[in-house]
Amino acid sequence: MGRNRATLADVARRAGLSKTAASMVLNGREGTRLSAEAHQRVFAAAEELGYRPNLAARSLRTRKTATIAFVSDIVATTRFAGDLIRGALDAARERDHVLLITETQGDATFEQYAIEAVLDRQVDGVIYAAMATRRLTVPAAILGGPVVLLNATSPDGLPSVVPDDEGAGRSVAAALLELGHRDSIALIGRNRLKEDDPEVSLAARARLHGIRQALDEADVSLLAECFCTEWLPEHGYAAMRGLLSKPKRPSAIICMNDRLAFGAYQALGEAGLTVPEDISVISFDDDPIAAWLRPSLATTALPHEQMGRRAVELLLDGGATEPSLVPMPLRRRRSLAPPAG
Amino acid sequence: MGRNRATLADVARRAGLSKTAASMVLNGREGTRLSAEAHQRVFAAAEELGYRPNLAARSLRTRKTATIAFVSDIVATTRFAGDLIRGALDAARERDHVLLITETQGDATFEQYAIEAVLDRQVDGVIYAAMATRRLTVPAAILGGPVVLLNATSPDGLPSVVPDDEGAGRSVAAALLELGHRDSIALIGRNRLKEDDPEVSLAARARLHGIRQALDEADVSLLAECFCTEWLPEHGYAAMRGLLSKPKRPSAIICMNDRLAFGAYQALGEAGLTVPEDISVISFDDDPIAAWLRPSLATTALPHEQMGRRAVELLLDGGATEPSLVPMPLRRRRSLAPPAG
DNA sequence: AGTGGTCGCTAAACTGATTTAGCAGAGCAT
DNA sequence: ATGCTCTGCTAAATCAGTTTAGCGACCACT
Repeated sequence: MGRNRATLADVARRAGLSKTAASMVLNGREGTRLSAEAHQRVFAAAEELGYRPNLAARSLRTRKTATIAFVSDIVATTRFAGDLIRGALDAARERDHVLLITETQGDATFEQYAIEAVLDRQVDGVIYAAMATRRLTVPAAILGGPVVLLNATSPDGLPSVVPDDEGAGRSVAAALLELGHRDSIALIGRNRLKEDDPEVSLAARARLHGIRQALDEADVSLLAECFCTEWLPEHGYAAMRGLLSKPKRPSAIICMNDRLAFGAYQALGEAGLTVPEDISVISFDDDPIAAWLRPSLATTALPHEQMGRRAVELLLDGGATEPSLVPMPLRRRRSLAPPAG
Repeated sequence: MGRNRATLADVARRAGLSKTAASMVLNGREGTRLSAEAHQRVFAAAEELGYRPNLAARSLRTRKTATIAFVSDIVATTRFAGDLIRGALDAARERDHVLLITETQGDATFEQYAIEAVLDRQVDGVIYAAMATRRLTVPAAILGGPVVLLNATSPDGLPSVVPDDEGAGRSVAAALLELGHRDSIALIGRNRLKEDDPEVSLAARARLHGIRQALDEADVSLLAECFCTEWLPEHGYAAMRGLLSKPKRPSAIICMNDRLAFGAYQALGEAGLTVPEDISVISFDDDPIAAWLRPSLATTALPHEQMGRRAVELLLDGGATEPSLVPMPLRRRRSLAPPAG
């Protein structure tokens, strides 16, 4: 790769100057007393030779690689990983940096390997990302340099970027209240494990908290709360069937994520009920299926791209130590209507 | 990052030997005449100091970086990108390499930038990936070193990895024939643009070809073929409604991808028909929604993880120049049954 | 004439590894 | 005593940049 590239020495020779002069000119050093003509000659020579500096050589001296490590637990399983990476990629490009990506798969050995691999390559900083918003402890090895946690917080008070799930909870509840839903709102997706163990999830607790807060303020209480062992469509389906078997039918459903809502839709369809005329549905995440459902599903979007971008900015520009909350925008779609009758 | 790491000189000093000796021992060079005791001392010193070589320094000399560039058009939009990357990541790790990821967003300026960025970092090779299987021409700049096309082919005869869409087409048709479906199989998702322009898609043509081939062999012909401008749920929905409005109802539907099938399910549900009792459905991609649908959707999986892995293997181990076809496994699920009556 | 300052530039050191060329000493044959 | 090979090791060059220290020429001033 990159055979016979012109070196700085080639440029200097062609410009009839020293490597020092060429280096200074190309780096735009202030305070050097090189003549305007020398500048010209160096630029011309570099241009003509198509000179590009060898970054390995440069970073050997400067200890800067213009490279950021993106270390995450799992890149593949969720559709969202791509957005996190893309946001980071964008911000990195704007700052002339590049991303070295590794995956730990939640395995200590892999993690060790991944971290050594990136440190050996002298990265300028590490973005340590989790695919589910949660609390974690970062390996000591990366604490030698800048670190930003992405979609995670840590007890060490490292800079971190997380979605504003609590705000999303408030938006969701507010959207229903606004339409006139009151005491017949049901919630699908309570989960003790997710709510109580911050190392499993921070989202569940925050969302619930936000919902409760908004409802309390309006002096409304939930009609029912369904617990689900996982947040998958089948659990949403089962929960919805459970709700429909009860005497009082809810006027609106809040699902803790879109997959649950997807399952709820299936149960509603089978029961011959229509969304939103019979029941409104709203949820969290803005998974692509949310827009594909019929009717399209109102939800609050996980701002993954924004978050990835913010992480890079925090890493390179430095920033606050308290967790940086990225707002989750409400996507108003067809699944919302005022309560029937 | 990586402040005060021990250098080779430190190790040599502690072992009471020269840098040369230390380097040779640590690299396990054959044919050196260093004593067993010298080996011991070097290993011990390296261990004690926690020595890790500075790869920037090493690659300056060796022109190897143990780093592969993964350049793709778009990482975020499809859920599959993650799998492609994960497969590549896995294979890279096994070979002690790491992935530098960049995205061109299909924009020539970004592409130029991305390629310069990775070449400046002296990567050992480039994986040039497309998110939709298609033919493309690779930028001349990367032809200086090893290149593998991923999910794409090129007119230049570069090594490439693509899914076996034609085989998938045959499997899909065979699965229906096997169940006894004959002349009332309909196809949703014909699309001239995708079929005729290899720079847009290679999948559409190959899938169609595979389906036709299997049906022809069984002397069966399609009941109907619906054209769709895009392969999104709404188009599948519309196509399915169209089919149901015709006098002869199909016994089985082949959709060109899962999103179309998702739309078709919606139309079937609205029409009060049940899958698979009234109509069987089968498709391509194995999007996560396929497993979540009720009933779960039979489909052929895009082997993205395998493909990513294969690309790295081809790049590092060298390999065939004809496109490397990765089989698409058939996922038999609940949406299949023998024709009614 | 001597001194000091500015201008325009360069030699050489330095980064941390790999690699080439070769040295000192031992053993052996002539 | 001389030459030869073999053993066990090292000095120095090299990769491609950045950075420090400083050199020679010219001018102004006392």
